[in-house]
Amino acid sequence: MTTIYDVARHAGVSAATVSRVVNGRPNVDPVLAERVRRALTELEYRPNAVARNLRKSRTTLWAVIISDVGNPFFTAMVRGVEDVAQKAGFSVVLCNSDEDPAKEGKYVTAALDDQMAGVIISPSGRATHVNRLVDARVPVVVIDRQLRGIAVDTVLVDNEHGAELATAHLIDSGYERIACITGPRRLSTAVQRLRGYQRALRGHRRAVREELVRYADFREQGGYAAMEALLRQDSPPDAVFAANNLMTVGAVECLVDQGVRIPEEVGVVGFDNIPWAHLVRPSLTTVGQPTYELGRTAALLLAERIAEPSRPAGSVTLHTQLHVRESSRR
Amino acid sequence: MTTIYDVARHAGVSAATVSRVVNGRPNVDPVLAERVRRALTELEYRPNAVARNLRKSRTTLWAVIISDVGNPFFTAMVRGVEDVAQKAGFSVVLCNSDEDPAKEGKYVTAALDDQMAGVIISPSGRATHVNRLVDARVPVVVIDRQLRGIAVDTVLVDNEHGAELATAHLIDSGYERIACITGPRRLSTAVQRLRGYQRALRGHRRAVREELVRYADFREQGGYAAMEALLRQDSPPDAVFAANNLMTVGAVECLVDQGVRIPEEVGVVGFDNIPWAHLVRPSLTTVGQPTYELGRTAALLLAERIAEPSRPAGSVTLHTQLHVRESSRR
DNA sequence: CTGCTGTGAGGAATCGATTGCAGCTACGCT
DNA sequence: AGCGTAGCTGCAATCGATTCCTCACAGCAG
Repeated sequence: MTTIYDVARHAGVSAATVSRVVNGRPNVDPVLAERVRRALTELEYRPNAVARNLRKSRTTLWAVIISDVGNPFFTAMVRGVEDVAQKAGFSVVLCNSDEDPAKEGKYVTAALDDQMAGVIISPSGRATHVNRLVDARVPVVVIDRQLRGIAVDTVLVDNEHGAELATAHLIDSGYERIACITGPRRLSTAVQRLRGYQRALRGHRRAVREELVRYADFREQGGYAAMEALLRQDSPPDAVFAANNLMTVGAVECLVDQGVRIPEEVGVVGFDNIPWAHLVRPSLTTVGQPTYELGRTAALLLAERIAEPSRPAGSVTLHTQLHVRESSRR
Repeated sequence: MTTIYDVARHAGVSAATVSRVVNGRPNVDPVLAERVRRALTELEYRPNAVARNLRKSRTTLWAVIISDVGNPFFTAMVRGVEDVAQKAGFSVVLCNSDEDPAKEGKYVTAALDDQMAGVIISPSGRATHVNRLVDARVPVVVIDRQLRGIAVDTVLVDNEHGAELATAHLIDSGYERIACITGPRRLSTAVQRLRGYQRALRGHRRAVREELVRYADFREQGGYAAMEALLRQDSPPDAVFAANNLMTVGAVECLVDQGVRIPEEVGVVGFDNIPWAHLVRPSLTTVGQPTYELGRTAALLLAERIAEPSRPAGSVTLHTQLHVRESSRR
């Protein structure tokens, strides 16, 4: 590993001058600069990023803390983040919290210790860990989920509206007993999507029945189990709105396993894009989210905040879109 | 940010002693150690990882350079890597090369500059960039794809065998004109899977027809286009073996769009797991890879190599498994 | 010829943690 | 009493790059 001192010696100048050349500062004699540049290439000098970071007390890394790498929603989002990050000269550290606040905490700690330049996080619940970042003045953008009582840049989608559209669509299609499988109560997405479902029912003068609402875990297994429980009821639903992609898949699996025909016996609408939703038979009606844009927007906000740390925090809401396919057409 | 000196002053000892306590060294007076520990918690001291890295000239980061974050195969793999990394005290930096050697090069450069503790890479082609890592003595594990003429730990699956099984299964199912959509020639996986296909044909005394082999790009679009071209031929195939998951999806989409019935008119087998392959109608026959294990194994190898850098390089081959579903049953 | 200004170069401190080395204390043994 | 040894502690160097500050020198005006 050649250091800046090796280069300095080789070029017959001081390390300070080499540093100036490397960083493109003015005030360097063109002759010396040329000598330095030659030494640079001859010795194949690469600045030691760690030393630089120590001195400047900042890095070029972003931590992206997501709650499930297995969920294509999040990976698509990461793609959006990555593209922006790369252009802005940052690298992305992907951290998977698995919806576990303890794991999330560990990653936040790591981000602090490593003096990451910024963090994009889809928090797994309370604001505790995000607050630690804010207190330490680490630029943060919260994504996908809302945190109350904390001033931080946030990127969301119109969950309530999307859920309302989805449910209204089921009503319009003639379904009567529409169930909702939503996520954990601590997550704003779960709450808001449930609220959208309820609002649609009320808007169409339908009763909101407690027994048709299930709280699951946003995973495939959870969706399957919730659907199973719904079907076991005395008067089972004739349609279901599932509040995320994996639970939709789980619910459909359950229906298939039980020989329930979709959409004739039970209509299905899911929130979130499902890769190859159109290949699944029947193809699945979904509320599409602009996942890539979500990541992109968060990354742009983060870049802005890094450039201007005192800017007041803002919140961006992107729009969802209902994609009607076969699973909800009676 | 409290430093080790703040703690030292607060506890009335030297920074050296604090460092020893923090790192759990022996040879520290229990009384002093206790005082230090109290100061540690009172001041909420967190060691500055950057400074530590500079001094020790190594970090606790692993770079995982994959060729497509949009492909569930790679994200599942990353999950395997992550779990091991976390246990071993490392964090994972995920880098997406997008099959672009230039991007791959940039990430390799970043890994070198940031003195990453190790790299796991699915190379996008030639060995150039991997060699740079090896030359710099950075621990590396190559995953999924083989690189010739370079001594480096490698984790692969039995591509040729898996492809042979898949093709033989199509033959056994009574298909006559079996096509193969494989990946770019520069990738060992594409070459080996094609070879397995050819071997199965020869093993069953079938001719290998050039016009039934297509080289695509391992993406959905590519699979679609290749299938389209195959169908346009004078005597189109009655079955297709697609050499990765995304291309399988693309091929199926094309068949669906053209109204070709699967498996009656054209049988389909894909290499790689496809999420929810069982939900797609008809459900897709696939050659399953132990993706999570692939990542896990690579991570374990990397950890070993970091612990023992001079250990001779080895290669691990994991097994694939044929999952017969509806798309290949005539 | 003197003094002032501006430009550019280098010395040395700095970021924060680790660690080799020297020195100090206390104890034990002869 | 004198010496050796073991156990701790702290000083100071070190990792490599950045940057403040000082200084040398050239050019120019008075």
